[in-house]
Amino acid sequence: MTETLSTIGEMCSQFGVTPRTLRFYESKELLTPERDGSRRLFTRRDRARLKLILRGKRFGFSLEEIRQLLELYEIGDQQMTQLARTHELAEHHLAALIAKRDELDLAIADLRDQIGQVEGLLAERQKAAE
Amino acid sequence: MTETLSTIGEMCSQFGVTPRTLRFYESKELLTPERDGSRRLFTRRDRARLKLILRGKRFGFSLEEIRQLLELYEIGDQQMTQLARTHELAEHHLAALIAKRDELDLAIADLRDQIGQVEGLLAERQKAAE
DNA sequence: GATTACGTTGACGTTAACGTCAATCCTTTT
DNA sequence: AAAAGGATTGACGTTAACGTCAACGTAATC
Repeated sequence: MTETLSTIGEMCSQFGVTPRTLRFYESKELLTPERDGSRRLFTRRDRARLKLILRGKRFGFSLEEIRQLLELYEIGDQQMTQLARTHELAEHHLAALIAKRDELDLAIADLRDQIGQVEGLLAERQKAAE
Repeated sequence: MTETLSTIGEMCSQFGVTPRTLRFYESKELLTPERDGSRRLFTRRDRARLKLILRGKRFGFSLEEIRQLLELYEIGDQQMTQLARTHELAEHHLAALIAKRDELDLAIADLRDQIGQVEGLLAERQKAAE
């Protein structure tokens, strides 16, 4: 397979982050780029993980939580003895995501109400001004 | 109407927060409790706002963003001249929420995949062990 | 060979969102 | 009246998640 390794600069422009951020994530063991001497080379795996990290952040998860969740995507080389635990963790996370979506749906409905009210007022003003 | 004012202690047990948190929110003008001498008395309005604040936090919004969003729920006494702006802000927020939900749906689907894979492996182990 | 571009490792600074602690003040209960 | 329960205002501390800056290395380019 084509190795497609990325320098830190390439990563930054592709994902809209700073070098400091990527080094910070490495220090927290969220990313584990290879090295060419001292220069970092980010792999396909790193890019996939960064995508998940940024997604997690948008949902309000902490980096530590995200680190846990990344384990789910690292099943290939896991020991069988940990599979059950992994499964449990995944189910837990799934439940959390679904709960979050349900609440989001609620929030969206609420906001739609508010907008309806505002539009009502705007329409009134229209009428009064003609 | 029944005035139902709450002390800080009541608020804390009802919402699962600390006094410090409520005072902090007041300092940021997210809450504006009345006073009985120096003691804070939280109104129905404060309770409604706190509910929205905590919801917002679960979605990963900052307190400053939440402060903006709370404006949407404060339309009654607004000037007409600000209505259009409010409307725009609301639409913007709605779009953000919907985008967030779409991404959440994606994340849920991804995770379901992962769980499917784990369950597959668990089933294999079952077979191999019989 | 000097400059420019891109990278590295410290190390200290910053912001948000509270935690924690001390000193003080009512108010009610013993 | 003494003690206990709940509240107040500072004020300093803490953690997460980076920002910022200095000093240095290496590689290509003018």
